[in-house]
Amino acid sequence: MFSQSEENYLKAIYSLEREFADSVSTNLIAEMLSTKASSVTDMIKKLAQKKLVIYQKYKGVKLSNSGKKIALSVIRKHRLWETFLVEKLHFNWDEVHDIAEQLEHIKSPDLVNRLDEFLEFPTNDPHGDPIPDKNGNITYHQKSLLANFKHHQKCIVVGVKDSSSKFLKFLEKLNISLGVEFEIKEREEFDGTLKVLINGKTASISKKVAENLLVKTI
Amino acid sequence: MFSQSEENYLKAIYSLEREFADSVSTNLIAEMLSTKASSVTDMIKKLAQKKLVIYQKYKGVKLSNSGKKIALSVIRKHRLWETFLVEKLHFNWDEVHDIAEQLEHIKSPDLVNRLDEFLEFPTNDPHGDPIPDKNGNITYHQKSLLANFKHHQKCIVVGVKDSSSKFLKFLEKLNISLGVEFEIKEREEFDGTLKVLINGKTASISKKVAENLLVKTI
DNA sequence: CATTTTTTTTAGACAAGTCTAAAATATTAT
DNA sequence: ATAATATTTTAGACTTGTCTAAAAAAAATG
Ligand SMILES: [Mn+2]
Ligand SMILES: [Mn+2]
Ligand SMILES: [Mn+2]
Ligand SMILES: [Mn+2]
Repeated sequence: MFSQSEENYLKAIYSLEREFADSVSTNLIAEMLSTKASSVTDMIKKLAQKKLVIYQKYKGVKLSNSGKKIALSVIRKHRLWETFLVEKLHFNWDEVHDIAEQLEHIKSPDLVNRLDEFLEFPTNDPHGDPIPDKNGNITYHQKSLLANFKHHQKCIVVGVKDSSSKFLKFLEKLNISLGVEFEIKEREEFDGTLKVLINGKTASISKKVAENLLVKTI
Repeated sequence: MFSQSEENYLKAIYSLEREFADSVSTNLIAEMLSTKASSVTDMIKKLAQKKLVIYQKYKGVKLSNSGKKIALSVIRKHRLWETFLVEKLHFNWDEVHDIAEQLEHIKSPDLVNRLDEFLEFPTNDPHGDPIPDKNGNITYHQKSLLANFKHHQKCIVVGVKDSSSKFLKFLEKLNISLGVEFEIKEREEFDGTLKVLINGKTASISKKVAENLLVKTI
């Protein structure tokens, strides 16, 4: 079995690989985990010895197949627990991440799969992120940043890029949540603000918000 | 906040105080936690510094009020999670202890109480043990070891002393579980075996089993 | 391409929690 | 009460994961 720390590194490397390059740098990992580059190097060496990552000095790191498998199983647990917390315990979507950070490290061959069944096999977590299945298969749907859209598109909110409590709370104030539909009416060229139509009412979405909202056209 | 290790020590001291004396010895704790006496001394010192236990060199240790409060909160979490695993995820009562040992350390001001509500405020865990309420109040009901009974008593199974998977699995083979009623017909003086009547059928319960079964007379 | 800057690694230290072996204290037996 | 035995504590070591400061390597700059 792997330590919480090892699991957190694998998870971090996984998402950095996805968001950026094939090979992930020491500093990027350090920043994501709020730790120091030297600590990252230490841990990377350990992970490389266990064949969970492929590592060449000064050349960055990438997950091996077994490393990716572990990362995905941790992500699966994280997202299933988040779903549980929201669906069953009625937490708000901005309250669950930190708790899931802890729950994702619970070790039990059975627990996750029973939880999955109890939740009736959800495909997405409360933030719209896809949940890997028990074999580690994960399906990424096409999601576009609202900021990249031009005029007169109808879209539906399917995810958030920033899933910090701060951002999520702000979205709520704007009455925006997963599944909300709206139409883009106009983009203000000066500051990138979008005028949109939500539930028949006009609203204004700042560029910063639009850069963190994932939508699908309808 | 306290580390998992600290919480485990407090929990161990709590149950040893209850089962044995007011003051708990180093060796007892070591045995309960499968660790060495020297490690226990080290940890006890740390707990004493944090005022969680009262400690005098060579004289054993006992929980302070704040130590007891923490122990009870961990026990509360353990038993609520066990209840969740059995009631909601349909685990068997012999499969949940080890998972709950992990879940009991999850830190969240809210989580336990929401779980409690979700489970509709259970008073006992799947092994019959009482669940402390959110203020740390716990009610111990009178439970007697079956081994201490004489003849012709009617009783109901309300708990187990040994809650290891091995014992619980064996009980199932004997069709004994929480809530089962039976009548003691005879005690064999030679080896302490009890002849009992369960659901109209005669059965035989060994002394060793009787010494780990908690019952209430009816 | 040589120099400066940035990134990464190494060296050495530290805290938490554990261990073994030895010393100190307490308990039990004679 | 003394000696033998058992329990508890101390001393010193080890592992994991972290840190700071310095060295090494890579990348950027002129
Ligand atoms: Mn999350
Ligand atoms: Mn999420
Ligand atoms: Mn248990
Ligand atoms: Mn229990």
